[in-house]
Amino acid sequence: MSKSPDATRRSERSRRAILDAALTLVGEVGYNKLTIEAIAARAGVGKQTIYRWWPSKAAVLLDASLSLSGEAVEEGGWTGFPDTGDLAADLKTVLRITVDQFLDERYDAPTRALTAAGATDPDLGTRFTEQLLEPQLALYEARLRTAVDAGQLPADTDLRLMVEMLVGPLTYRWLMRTAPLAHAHTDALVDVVLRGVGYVTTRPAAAGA
Amino acid sequence: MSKSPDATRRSERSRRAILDAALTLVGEVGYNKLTIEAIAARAGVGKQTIYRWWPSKAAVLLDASLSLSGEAVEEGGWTGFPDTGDLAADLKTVLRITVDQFLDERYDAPTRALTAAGATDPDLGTRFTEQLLEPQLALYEARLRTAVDAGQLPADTDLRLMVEMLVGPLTYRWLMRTAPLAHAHTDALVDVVLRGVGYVTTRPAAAGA
Amino acid sequence: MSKSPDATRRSERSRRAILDAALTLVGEVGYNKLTIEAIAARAGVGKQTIYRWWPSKAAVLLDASLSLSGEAVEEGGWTGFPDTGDLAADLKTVLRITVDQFLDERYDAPTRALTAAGATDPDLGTRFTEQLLEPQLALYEARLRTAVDAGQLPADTDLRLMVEMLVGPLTYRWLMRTAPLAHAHTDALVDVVLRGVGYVTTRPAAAGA
Amino acid sequence: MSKSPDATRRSERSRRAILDAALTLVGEVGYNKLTIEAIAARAGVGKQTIYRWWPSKAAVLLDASLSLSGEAVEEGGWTGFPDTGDLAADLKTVLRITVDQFLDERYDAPTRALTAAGATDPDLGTRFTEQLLEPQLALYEARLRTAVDAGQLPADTDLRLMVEMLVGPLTYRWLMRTAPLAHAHTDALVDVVLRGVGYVTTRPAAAGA
DNA sequence: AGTTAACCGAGACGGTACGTCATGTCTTTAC
DNA sequence: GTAAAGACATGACGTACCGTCTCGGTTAACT
Repeated sequence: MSKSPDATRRSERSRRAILDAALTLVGEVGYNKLTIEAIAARAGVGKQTIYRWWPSKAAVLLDASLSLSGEAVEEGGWTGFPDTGDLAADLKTVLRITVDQFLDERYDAPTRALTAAGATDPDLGTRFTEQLLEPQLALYEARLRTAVDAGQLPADTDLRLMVEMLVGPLTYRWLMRTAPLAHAHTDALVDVVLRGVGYVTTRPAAAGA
Repeated sequence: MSKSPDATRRSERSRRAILDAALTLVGEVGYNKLTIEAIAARAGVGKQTIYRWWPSKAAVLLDASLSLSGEAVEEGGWTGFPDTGDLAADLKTVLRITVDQFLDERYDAPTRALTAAGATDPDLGTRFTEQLLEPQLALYEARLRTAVDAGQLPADTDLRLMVEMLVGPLTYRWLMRTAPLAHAHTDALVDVVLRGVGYVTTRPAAAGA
Repeated sequence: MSKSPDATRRSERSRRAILDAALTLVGEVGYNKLTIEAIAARAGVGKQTIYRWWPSKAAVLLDASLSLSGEAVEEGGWTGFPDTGDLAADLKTVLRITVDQFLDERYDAPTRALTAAGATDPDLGTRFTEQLLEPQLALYEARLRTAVDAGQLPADTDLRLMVEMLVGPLTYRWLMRTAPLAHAHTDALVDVVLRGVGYVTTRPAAAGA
Repeated sequence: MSKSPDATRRSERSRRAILDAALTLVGEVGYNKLTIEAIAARAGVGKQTIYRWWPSKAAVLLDASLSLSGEAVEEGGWTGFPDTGDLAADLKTVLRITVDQFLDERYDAPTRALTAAGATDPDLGTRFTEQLLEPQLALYEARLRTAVDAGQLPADTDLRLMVEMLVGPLTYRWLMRTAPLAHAHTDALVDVVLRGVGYVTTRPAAAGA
C-alpha cells in the first residue's frame, strides 16, 4: 500500500481553510455551482490538496458539516438530550431547536446540499446517515428509552418508528417546502405522536390507586 | 416576440424520445452523471431540440416523471384514492403501493433524482412539489376529509399535518436509507397516526344511542 | 468513422487566430513555455477548438510555420530558385537569404522550436521534414540538376549529398551556435563545395578548342 | 552565503544513481516525457537531492551524457584523433564511428534529446556546445592542423569551416532524418570536402624535387 | 404546386470545471 | 547538514459538457 497519503504530515491549516471555504461558498452559490476549484482558490490551497484528502466535493462538505455540528455543540448546544422528566416538553424543545437550525441559512444550505447529494450518491448517503444523522437519532432513541423505563411509554413501543415519526414529517416539510416551518407545527406533531403510541404522563401506579 | 418556439410544430416523436432517453439514462448513470448531450445522443436528437423546449435537465426529468406517473395511472393504477369506508385499510393500501414504487428501480432513480435536485434548486423544487407531490397529497387529504365528514376523525383535525405524518416518515426512511422499507413499517405507521389523531371506527352517533 | 470533425464547418477565423497566436507567443516566451492554454486565450478561442484540429502544440506550430512560409512567398520571396546561369552566384544568393531568415527573430523562434521538437518526436519530425524541409531541398536539387544538364557539374554528381553539404553546415552552425552566422561564411561554403564536386564555369567544349 | 551546498559532503552514490536513471529513462520514454520525479523515483532518491545539485532536467541529462562519453573513452574508444598520416582515411574512420554512434540507440536518445533541448534553451545549448561538442570539434581541428603543417592542406584553409563541413551534413541528416545514415555517405562527404579545400596526398616538396 | 418559415439532426464554437500530473519549495525525520 | 520522503501551492494538461450558434434538410402551412 503506497497509495494513501501520510496523515501525520497533513496541514491542519489547509484542512480548516478548505472546510471553511466550502461552507462559505455553499452558502453563496449553492451546491450545484460549488466547484472544487473555487474552494481551493478561496482557501488559498492547491486543488491537489483537496483531492489528496477527499474523494469528492460532497465528502468535503460532509466533513465541513461535521465540523460545524462539532462547533455547534461546543458553542453551548446540547450534547445530551434534555431530560426534564416531561417527555413531551423535551421533544418539543429539541424539535424547536431543529426548526430554528433549518431556518438558519448557515445550516440550511450545507445540510440541504448534503441531504440531496446523499440521496443520489449511495456511498455518500451512507456516510452522511451514519456520521451525521444516526448519532442524532440515537439521542432521540435514548431519551425515549428512558421514558419506556419510566413507564411512560409501553414497553413494546417501536422506538425507531417513533423517532422517525418525529423527525420525518419535519424533514419532509423542510426538504419539499410543502409548507413553512414553525414551532406550532412540531408541537402539534409531538402531541399526535405521543398520543398515538400511548404516552401517559402519570405513572400507571397512580392511576390504579 | 421571437422568443418562444411554435408549439404546434413541435415534433411529438422527438419529445417522447427525449423523455424516454432521460428516464433510461437516469436509471443507468444516476442524476449527477446524466448529461443533456447523452440524452440528445440517446434520443437521436439535436441538443438544440432539448434546449428549445426545456430550461434544464431537471425540467426534462420532471416532465419525464410526469409522463411516467401518467402511464402508471393508465396501466391500472389508482386515480381516485380507495375509499372502502375503512380508513385504516385504505391508508395502508396506498402506503403499501408507495413502498412498492420506492422499491421499483424504475421509479426510484428518477424520483430520487428529482427530489434531490428539487431540494437544492428552489425553482425546480417548487415545480416538483406543485406538479407531482401536491396532487398526490391532495388525494390523501380528500380521503381524510371524507373520514372527518363521516365522523371518524375529529372535525378540527389538522389534515395537512396528518398527511405529512403519513408520508413524511416513509419518505424519510426512503431518502435517508436509515432502514429498509417494508409493508409492516407503513402499517404500524398508519396505526400510530390514526390513534394519535383520535380515529374511531364506529360512528359516535351509534355509540351515543 | 464518427471520430474526425467535419472540416467543412471549420471556422477559418479561429484557425487563423490560433496560428497567429502561436507564432506570436513562441516568439515571446519560447517553445518550452508555450502552452496550449495561452494560445487559446490569446486567440480568443476555446481549448477544444485547438485539440479538435491539432494533435499537439508542435503540430500547431508546424501549421503556423507553413502558413508563414506561404506568406513569405507571397510577400515577394522566391518561389522558383534563381537561375542566372551562374550557379555559384545563385547558391550564394539563396544561402544569404537563408542566413538572413535565421537572423530574423520572427523566423528563428518557431523554426528552431519545430526543428527541436521534430528531432525528438519522430512523427512530427517526419511531417516537418516532408512538408517544410523537403520542398526547399527539392528546389536546390532542381537548380543543381540544371547545372548538370548544362555540363557545369559532372553527370554522376550525388546531388542529394551536395544539397546537404550546402544546407547542413549552415543549419549546424545555426542550431548549435558554434559560431555567428554571416554571409561570408556561406559564400566560402559554396566555393568549397563547388570546387569539391568539380564545378566548371565554362563548358569543356570551349576548353578543348 | 547559504546558497551553494557543500560539495564535499555530496553522496557519490546518489549522483551516479541519478545519472544512470536519467539515461535509462530518456531511452525509455524520450526527453519530453522525462520527469524529475521519475528520475528521483527510479534512482531511489529524494527530489530535493536532484534540485540541490542541478538546475534543470536538461542539466542532469547533460551531466549524464558527459559521464557517458567518459565511459565511451574508457571502454576503448579513441581519446586522441587517429593520425596514420592519411588524412582522408583518418577522417573517414572517425566519421564512420560517429555514424555508428548515431545508430546506437544508447547514444541516440540522450544525444538527440540534448541537442533538441539545447537548440531551444540558449543556456543549456551553450553548455552543451562548450562541454560536449567543442572538445570533439577541437580534435578534428587539431588533426586538420597537423595536415596543414604537413603541407597536405593549404596554409590559409578555414579549418573551422572545414570541420563543420564534415560534421554538419552528417548531423543534419541524423537530426532531420532526410535520409538513412551510412558509411558510404560519410566517405563521399570526406572526399568532396578534401577535394574542395585542395587536399594533396604527397608533399609539394617531393613533387617539386 | 411553389414558397417560406419553422423545426429538426448535427456538431463546431467559446467557455468552465474536471481530475491528473509535474513543477520547484518546504518541512520532517533519520543518519 | 545531507539525504529520503512526501505534502504543499501552482499551473498546464487533455477531456467532458455546458449553452449558443450556424448549417443543410425536411416538413408543415400559406400563399
